[in-house]
Amino acid sequence: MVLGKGQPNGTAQGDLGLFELPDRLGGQIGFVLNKVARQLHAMFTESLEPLGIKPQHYAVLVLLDASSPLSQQAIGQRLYIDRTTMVHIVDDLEKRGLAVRAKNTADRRKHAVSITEPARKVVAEAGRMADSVQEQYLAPLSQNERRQLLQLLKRLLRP
Amino acid sequence: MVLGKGQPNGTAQGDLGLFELPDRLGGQIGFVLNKVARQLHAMFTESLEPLGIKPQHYAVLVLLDASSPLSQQAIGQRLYIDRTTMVHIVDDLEKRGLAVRAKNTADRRKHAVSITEPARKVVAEAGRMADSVQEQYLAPLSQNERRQLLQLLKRLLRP
DNA sequence: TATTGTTATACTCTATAACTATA
DNA sequence: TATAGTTATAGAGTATAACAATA
Repeated sequence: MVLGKGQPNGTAQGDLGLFELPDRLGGQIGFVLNKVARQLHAMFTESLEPLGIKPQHYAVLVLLDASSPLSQQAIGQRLYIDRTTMVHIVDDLEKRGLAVRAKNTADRRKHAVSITEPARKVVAEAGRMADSVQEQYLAPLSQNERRQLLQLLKRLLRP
Repeated sequence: MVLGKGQPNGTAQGDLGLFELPDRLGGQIGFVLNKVARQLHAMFTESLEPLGIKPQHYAVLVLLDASSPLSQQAIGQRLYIDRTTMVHIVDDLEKRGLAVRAKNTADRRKHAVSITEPARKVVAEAGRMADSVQEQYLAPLSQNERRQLLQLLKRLLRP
C-alpha cells in the first residue's frame, strides 16, 4: 500500500489533499486510536505466524508464564476476554501443546490451566517478536514519548 | 461488568492480584492500545445507535460533509478503508438517505458520492455524540494530556 | 441461587478473489 | 494494462443464550 505523503494543506478550504483528514475527524482520538491499534495488531499477528499463535494466545501464555495454574475465568478477567472466548483460546493452546487443563480439586467447577514447559520457550520467542514489532512501529517516538504514551493509555483503560 | 479495583500489588512475586497484568504485558503498548481502542469504539457505537449509524458511517459522512462529492476510492484512501468495504458503507448510507451516488461524468468508472442535506444534521448530531463519548472516556486525562495523546498517536499512523 | 465452563450460534468488521466497465 | 466499483465469500474476533456441573 503505497500512499505517499499527501499534498501539503495549501488547498482551498473544503478541498482536502488526497490523504488528508478533515479536522473534525483528525481531532477525534477515537478514529486515530482505532487505526493505530489495528495496524499494530496486524503487524504483531503477522510476526507471530511462524510460532503458530496469535496475539490472544500470547497474552494468555504470558499470564500463565507468570502464574500457573489459573482458572479460565481468572485469565479472562485480567485480559478483558469473555469466558466463552477463553474456551476457544485454551482449546487452541491445548491442541498446540502449550497449555494443559486440569481440574481444580478445591473447586471442581474450575479448571486449573497451566503453561507447559515447551511453551515457555515459545512465550520467550513471542516476547522478542512483540518487542521487535513495537520497536519498529513506535520508531517515530522517542523512548520518553513511548513511556508517556503507555502511561496515558493505561490511565484510560477501564475495568 | 463489575471488576472492582484489583488488589494493590502487595502480593508475592508471581502471584498477581486478581485483575493485575504481568509487567511483560502491561509494558506492551500494543495490548493496552487494543483494549482502549475497543472500549472507546464500543461506547461510540452504542451512542450512535439512536441515529441508526455506526462509527464507519460517521467517518465517511464527516468526510463528505467537508467535501462532496468524492469517489469511493478517494474516501477509502483517506479513511484507511478497503474499497470493498466502502461499497457496503455507501450502500448503507444510500439506504438511510444520507448519501447519494451519481456517475462522475469525467471518469465514468467513478462514482460521485455526495452527502444529502438531511444528513448534515445527522453528522452534526453524531459529532456531538462523539464529543460527549470522548469527554466521558478521556475524563482521566487533562486537556493537555489529551492533546499529547492525540499528537503521539497521529505520529504513529502509517499510510 | 450463583459461578464455571461449554456449546451453538450469530454478529461486526474486514479482506481476498474474480468479475464488469471504463480508462 | 490499470483503475473503480461490485459481488460472493470467508476469515478473525467477539459476544449472547441456553445448558450442565458444581458451589
